[in-house]
Amino acid sequence: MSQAAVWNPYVRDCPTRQVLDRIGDRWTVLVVGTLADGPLRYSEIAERVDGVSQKMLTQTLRALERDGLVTRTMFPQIPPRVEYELTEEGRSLGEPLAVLEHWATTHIETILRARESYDATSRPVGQSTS
Amino acid sequence: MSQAAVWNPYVRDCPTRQVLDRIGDRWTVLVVGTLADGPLRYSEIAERVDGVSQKMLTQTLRALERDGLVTRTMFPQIPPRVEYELTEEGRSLGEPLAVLEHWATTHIETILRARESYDATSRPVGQSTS
DNA sequence: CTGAATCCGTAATGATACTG
DNA sequence: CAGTATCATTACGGATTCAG
Repeated sequence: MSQAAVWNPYVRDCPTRQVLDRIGDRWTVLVVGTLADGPLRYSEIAERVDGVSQKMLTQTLRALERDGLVTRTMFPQIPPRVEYELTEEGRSLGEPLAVLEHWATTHIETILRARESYDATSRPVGQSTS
Repeated sequence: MSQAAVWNPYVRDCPTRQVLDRIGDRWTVLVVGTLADGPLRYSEIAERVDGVSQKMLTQTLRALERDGLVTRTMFPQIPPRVEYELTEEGRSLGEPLAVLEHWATTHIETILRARESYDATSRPVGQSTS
């Protein structure tokens, strides 16, 4: 029953927290998902990940590269061509994400309904009634 | 190979994104982990989740309650006593989190080393060198 | 094309003081 | 005890501009 010990300690810098800090942001998961099918160029990723700005895409890609989850290959051409590809480790991240995805899809309905009924009877979560 | 289709579309409000928005914040996972062993009072959670402020703890618990992942039981006493407990659905969240935790613990070393070597040869990710 | 650098508004978070 | 209210600070994200 003591399942807490599994994903454990309530410290800020435990592995799980660090990983969540990486994938918890708005773009990382989408970028990793886009790259799941194979290497892509910067502009190709940009057009597939709807709504991402250059800044955030570059930032996300850099962070993934830094963590060894994505490789960046530059082709010295004019115009320049840069390809990004998931590393073996990056691909392995697909498994936990798939599990999470499965949980999400099977529970989102219930969650949404819970929210509705909660909002119908209680106050908003983060605001005052003013 | 087309694993991307599993956790799928690059839209902002897909189930996975919504769930990540919930568990991606700094405290939710810690609170859920704390409650995994059984119901706790507000103050008991507060002292176990190191560093959480009253504001964030309340906010996190409200959000979890709103989503039907946690129940809030108030005992009309002086002084007041409030207990929080994971719902069945809340407990089921433990599985995907455990998978994520497993991935995190088995890869964090590699990631950390990748970061070191990256930082040693490249520029910082989010800053300028100035 | 692939970024880097900068500015700026908003949202998230934390510290603190106060209340039923 | 279990919150709420308020304020200060910071982090995040987007738009824009410039460059190799």
